[in-house]
Amino acid sequence: MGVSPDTVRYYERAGLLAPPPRTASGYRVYPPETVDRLQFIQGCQRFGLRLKEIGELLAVRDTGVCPCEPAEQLIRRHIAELDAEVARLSALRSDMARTLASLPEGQCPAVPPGNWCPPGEEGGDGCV
Amino acid sequence: MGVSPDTVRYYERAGLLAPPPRTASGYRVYPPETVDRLQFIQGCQRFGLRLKEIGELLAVRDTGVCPCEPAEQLIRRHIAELDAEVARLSALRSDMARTLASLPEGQCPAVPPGNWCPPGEEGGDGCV
DNA sequence: CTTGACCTTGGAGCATGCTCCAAGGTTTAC
DNA sequence: GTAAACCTTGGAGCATGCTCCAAGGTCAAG
Repeated sequence: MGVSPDTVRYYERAGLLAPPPRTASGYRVYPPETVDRLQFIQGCQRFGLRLKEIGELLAVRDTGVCPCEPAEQLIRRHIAELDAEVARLSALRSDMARTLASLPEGQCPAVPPGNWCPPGEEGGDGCV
Repeated sequence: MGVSPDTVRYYERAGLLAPPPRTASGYRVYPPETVDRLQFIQGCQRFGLRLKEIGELLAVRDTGVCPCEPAEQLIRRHIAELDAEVARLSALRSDMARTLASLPEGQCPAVPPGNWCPPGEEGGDGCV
């Protein structure tokens, strides 16, 4: 399943998995539905949800209560976060592209050490 | 300048700032060009560069060698990374929007605990 | 002279999601 | 019998960019 024993133990510590029953010698024995639960976790992770959020979703799921309400809210919130992040990165990208375009062609004059303008500052006087 | 003493010390430990001269009693005394250097660092950070990359840029800057070449490469690489990240997030967003659209209207049937499909899986049979 | 505000140091802590470790016990295969 | 391959535990470590701490020294104002 691509989930290492260490990771499973980590999920248990993080509260995503209940402590499983043990053999007489103390080995963990996982009930088959654990696979389901791990798949659920992986699915949520593909959405970029963090373990804490996944834990909340799992807690709701475990109650048997209608999960749509909390899930929908969480997804909506997450979409909004994604939009904000995409906007931020896009703005950054155009800033960087602008700086790149303003770089002097060919070899620049051998500036003395330290005279190089900080990128992103308003000064565009031939420096990087 | 909005840079805490702790942060400045951190930069020194990280190799972005040279250890400054000290007073007889051991206090750090910063030469005025340090302000410049901190502004450069802040400018680079606005571009999302990490301290390690900024350190490389500073090292180049300190040599007095033409900085355009390494800076241009770094910026180009960074723009490519930004593009990749935006693409990833956009794909994620449309996945999530699709899942959201497939949520059952109004109140969903009270599913038994654990029957909730992992999001992102192929099964879209009325589950979240 | 005293008080308060600053400086010094090395090191720990935060958040995130694991990953790896040593030291010991168990189980399986040969 | 024995060796390899697993399991157990608590805890440290990674990467990132700080931030905060205690214990002690120093400096300027009143």
